[in-house]
Amino acid sequence: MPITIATWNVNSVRLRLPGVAALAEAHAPDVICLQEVKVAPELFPIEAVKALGYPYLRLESQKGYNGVAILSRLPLAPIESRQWCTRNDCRHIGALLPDGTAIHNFYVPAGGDIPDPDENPKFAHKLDFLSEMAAWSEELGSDNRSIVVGDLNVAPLETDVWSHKQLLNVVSHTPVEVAAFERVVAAGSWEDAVRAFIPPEERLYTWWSYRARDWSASDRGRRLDHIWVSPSLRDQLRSASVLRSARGWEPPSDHVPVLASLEI
DNA sequence: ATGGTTGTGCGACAA
Repeated sequence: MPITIATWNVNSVRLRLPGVAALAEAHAPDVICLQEVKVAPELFPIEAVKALGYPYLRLESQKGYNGVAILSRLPLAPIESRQWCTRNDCRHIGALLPDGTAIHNFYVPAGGDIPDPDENPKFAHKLDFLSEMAAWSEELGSDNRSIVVGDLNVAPLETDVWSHKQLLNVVSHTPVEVAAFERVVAAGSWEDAVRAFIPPEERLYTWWSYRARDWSASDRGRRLDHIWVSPSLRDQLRSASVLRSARGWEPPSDHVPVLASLEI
């Protein structure tokens, strides 16, 4: 059965409902994973997403900050949430598809402005979170079918940022973060579903700052949003894409949806 | 170097 999975940091699900509808209409993903839903769980627009054709929901959210959700056309079985960095800050949610494939949706801490864990506790939290993801990936093992998606807040490749040199000391592309990110990838033998179709030589971004006068003209983007699959799903991948045009939707998120299709 | 914008929710704080 072919299945399409989308991941999108919406920066408020309530403001981005028209965008979620546009995504559903244009690409008909079977599963939509959202980050930064920024809403108290009781205020999540459940009926609106049901009306878009997504009757199954897994939600881990709180008022104001963070929050992740999985919307699905297919039934979802819950995967027990665990604690990350001894906090309950709604950065991960998991679900099982009917065939047993696990989907894990992450919102990795952004890390603040100063790329020094001693000076900046937010950066320390980000590195700790990535370390825990590596340990978790190891525990998960590689003989099950798993998919990791989300806003991982790291742009690992030189072509994942508009200027490798100018971003070497900017949080999201520092060598220490990229190394931590690569340890997660190695621990789970994760396959980068997007780079499997869009060659690493090609520049590719999923986020453009709100602060640019003209995001498209300056095009100073970063690839912060990712879809990974376990080795057992590598040969099942069929396509992947980044919905750059969504950055122009009104009102825009600063992130755009990333999609992957596979045969499960 | 600095400042630029958006979101939550109504004051900062996070990104």
